[in-house]
Amino acid sequence: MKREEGITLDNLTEMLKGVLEGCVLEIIGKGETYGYDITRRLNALGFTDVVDGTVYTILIRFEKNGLVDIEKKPSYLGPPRKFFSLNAAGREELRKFWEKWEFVASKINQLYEEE
Amino acid sequence: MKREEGITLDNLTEMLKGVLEGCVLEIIGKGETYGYDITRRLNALGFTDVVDGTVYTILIRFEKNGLVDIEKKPSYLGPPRKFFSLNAAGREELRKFWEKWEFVASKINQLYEEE
DNA sequence: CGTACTACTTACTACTGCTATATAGTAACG
DNA sequence: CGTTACTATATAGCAGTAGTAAGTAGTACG
Repeated sequence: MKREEGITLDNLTEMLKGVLEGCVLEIIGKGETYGYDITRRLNALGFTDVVDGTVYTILIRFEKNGLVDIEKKPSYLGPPRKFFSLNAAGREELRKFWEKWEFVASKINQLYEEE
Repeated sequence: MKREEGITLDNLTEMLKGVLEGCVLEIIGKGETYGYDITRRLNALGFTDVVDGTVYTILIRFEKNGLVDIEKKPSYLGPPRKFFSLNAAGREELRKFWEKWEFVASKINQLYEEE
């Protein structure tokens, strides 16, 4: 009762390891936001199977590793929201993520194009 | 005493999850080959930290999941080699891998290019 | 007052790549 | 013939991340 995206891409799980975290970092980098909203944006992007629980564990990891600043604000739609924004360490981590992504992606594509 | 590739990309580990397996599948798909050779090809491609142990666990998984045909051949350079080649299931798995890669890579790049 | 949507929390599981170590065949060198 | 070096496979145990599942709680609306 989910996943009606045309093609059924089953089990992206393993391929998302390492990159999902970077995606969340990038989304926060675009402007302060909160967990529930991040989940919905990932779903809208095409990662329809990503749920709250997954995102929250990533956010808690960011907090533990000191990559984000946190501010709690009330919401008129439900419980108070925890807004996350990148600090200097977070921005540096994001930069390194894209550097790694560029490297890996280029190598994979090179392998694909070789004959 | 390793890793003199210009930039130091530390800890690609997590980002390789899910894709390293696909790379090995692709390498075998290009023509039958054996573990030690696969490792050296991955190193030559740029994944300099990938070692034998990692590749062998992937190969054993392929065998267990019935994705490969195996043939043992003597070598004049050392112990006999176990040559792997893709069977029908392996080729199908490889196809699915590239489908997933294309999907994920396009979404990640989309996220990067958004403002 | 029950349902629906918003929003966060947390304990547990599964999978994959990494580390480390062991074993062994061939060959060259002194 | 013992040592070193390169080739080659095997495997037990660890670490880290994403997924699962279940729970708590606030607001709104009929």
